Amino acid sequence: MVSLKDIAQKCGVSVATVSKALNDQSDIGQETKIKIKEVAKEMGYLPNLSARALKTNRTYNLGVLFSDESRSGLTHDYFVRVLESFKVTAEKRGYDITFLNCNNERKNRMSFLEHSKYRGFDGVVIACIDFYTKEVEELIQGDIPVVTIDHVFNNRVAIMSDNARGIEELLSYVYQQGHRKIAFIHGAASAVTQIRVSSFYRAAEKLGLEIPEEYVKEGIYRDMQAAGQRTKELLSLKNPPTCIFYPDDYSCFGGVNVIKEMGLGIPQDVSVVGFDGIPIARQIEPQLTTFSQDTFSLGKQAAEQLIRLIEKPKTTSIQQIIVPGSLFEGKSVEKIG
Amino acid sequence: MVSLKDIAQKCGVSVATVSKALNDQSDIGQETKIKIKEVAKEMGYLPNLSARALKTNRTYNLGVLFSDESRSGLTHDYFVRVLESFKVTAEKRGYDITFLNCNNERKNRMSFLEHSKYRGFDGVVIACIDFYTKEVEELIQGDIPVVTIDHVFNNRVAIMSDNARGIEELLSYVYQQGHRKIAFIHGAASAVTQIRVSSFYRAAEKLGLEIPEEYVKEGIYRDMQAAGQRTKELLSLKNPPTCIFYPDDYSCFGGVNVIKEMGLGIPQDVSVVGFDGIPIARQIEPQLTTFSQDTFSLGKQAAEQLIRLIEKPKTTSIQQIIVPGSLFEGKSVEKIG
DNA sequence: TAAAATTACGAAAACGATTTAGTAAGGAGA
DNA sequence: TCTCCTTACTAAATCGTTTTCGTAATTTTA
Repeated sequence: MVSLKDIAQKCGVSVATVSKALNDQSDIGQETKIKIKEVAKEMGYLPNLSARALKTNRTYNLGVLFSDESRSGLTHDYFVRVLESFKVTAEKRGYDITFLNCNNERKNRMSFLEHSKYRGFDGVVIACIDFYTKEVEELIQGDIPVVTIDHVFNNRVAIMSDNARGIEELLSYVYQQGHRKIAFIHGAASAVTQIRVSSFYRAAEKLGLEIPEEYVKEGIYRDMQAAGQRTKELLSLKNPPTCIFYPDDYSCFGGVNVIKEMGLGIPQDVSVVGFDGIPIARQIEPQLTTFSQDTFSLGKQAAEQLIRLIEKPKTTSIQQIIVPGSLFEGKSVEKIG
Repeated sequence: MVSLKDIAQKCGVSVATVSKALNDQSDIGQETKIKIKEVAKEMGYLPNLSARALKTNRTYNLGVLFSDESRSGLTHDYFVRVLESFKVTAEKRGYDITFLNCNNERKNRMSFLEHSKYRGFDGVVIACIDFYTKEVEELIQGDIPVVTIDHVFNNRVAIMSDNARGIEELLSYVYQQGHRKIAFIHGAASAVTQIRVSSFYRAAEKLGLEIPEEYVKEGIYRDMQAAGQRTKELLSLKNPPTCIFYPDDYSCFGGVNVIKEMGLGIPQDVSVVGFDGIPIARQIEPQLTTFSQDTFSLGKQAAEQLIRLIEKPKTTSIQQIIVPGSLFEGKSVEKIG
């Protein structure tokens, strides 16, 4: 590998001069700078990141904490798209992406914070994970720049969809389609869940809608079985709902399967509504009516905020960034009445 | 951050001694070693990877080239599972995973090989990408350890499913179910496609099956629309097939949609067969009959081979590793005759 | 014209680890 | 007692950058 030294030799200048020239520092003459850059390119010079990091404490590498307790975050259609967008944005800015080690099985495993320090991440993005653990807490309290997606810590920048708005729009849409008996299977307790549930009740109230207690049930995010089970329960009520909200598109599929098994048609007999707007939900029968989260913008914002936090910590305020989404009108909600 | 120096000071020994003790080198006394390790732990010492890498040229970081031309490799259900398994295996062995930069938009973008050298990857895994490009070629010819998934280069270790076997098993299964008019929509030209197509013909011959030329059509991997289009063509033949093979599960969904639109039932009127065995194919109606690739094993093998190549280059031979898969009997193939 | 300021460059230290080539102390063998 | 091994440790070089502090040469100012 060619190093600064080689370039310096070839140009007849010192290593310091080469370093400064390549970094566009001010105290280098125009001609020298141009010459050095030419030679560097010609020799195929690539900076040695390790050496640079050793000196500057900057790795241009961002850590990604992106797994949930059960399975990999990678198989999570929604988050994977956020990650993709995050990655593209970061790469444009000269950063690479490395996963934080979530592998619990290893003995002597490092904590998230330890791993981040060991790897020298300039910053970390946290998403799609159980936020209520000691390790995440330690990372949040640590001194590495962090942004979170879909969760708010009071001392950290957070990015999230406008969940409240999403639920509200879905509900008023369904209401406009004539539905009055609307059930909500929501995900397990979390900040996002809380926002959605409270928004559901608020919006219902605004519409003058009565929501019987047994219409609101706790399911599990991305769990088709749980969703199926709750669906059965809802449909066997003496006064069953005509429309069911699900925690997300994926679990909505679980509901769909059960409804079909019961010999009922969607949307003629039961209407269903998802959340997230994952691509496959548009492609498979029945096309889901859902709230599309703007995964592109979420990922992009997360990367931009994190990089800003790294590069201009002074000018960056701790804030929540709410990203708008949009209702997608599929074919899973019947117009009635 | 605490460094070797700090530990040395506290223990009253030299930096060299501490380094050797922590690396379990032989010429350190038992007591000293134990003492040093204790102190290191107590002080919360974490080795500085950059410094180590600078000296040893080892980063314990693996590059992942995992994107296709159109969209991110991350949204690719099959590969994402391979990646997940790769990641877990690598992490167990002390390696982290970083994506190679696929972002074409940047000016001054580095090539894959340049990026790999810049980042100092100990090795790179290539998958899910257009293998026939200058850049991939450059990487393959470079001096960094590489394994490929689902593609064979003659000088590199390759991991792939037993595609030939897969097609053969699917075909004989379908044959046993009584089908004789079997069509095959295959993916775009590639090593894997070639294996599958030739296996299809070979297996058909073995079964004494006649495959009309118009029954074998080129589609596009993971493209529901292309699959739908081909499906229409096949079903409007004067002598249409009773069963259609698709390039993968995802495009099979595209076929399913078209078939349903035409008012035909699956599997009563037309049978369909996927490939890959992605989880959602088991969860959505109709449950697909498909060939499950062992994504867990594929990823694990890839990681193990790559690490072996890095750590014991001498004892590792360049080979192709074929991973068995298994037929999954869903409900998309009708028993007839 | 002398002093001051500016420009363009270089020497050398530093970052934190690994590794080579020692060396002192102690024990074994003659 | 003297030599020769071991054993257990250290000094110092090194990896490739960045950065601070000089300094010589040139230009500007008084």
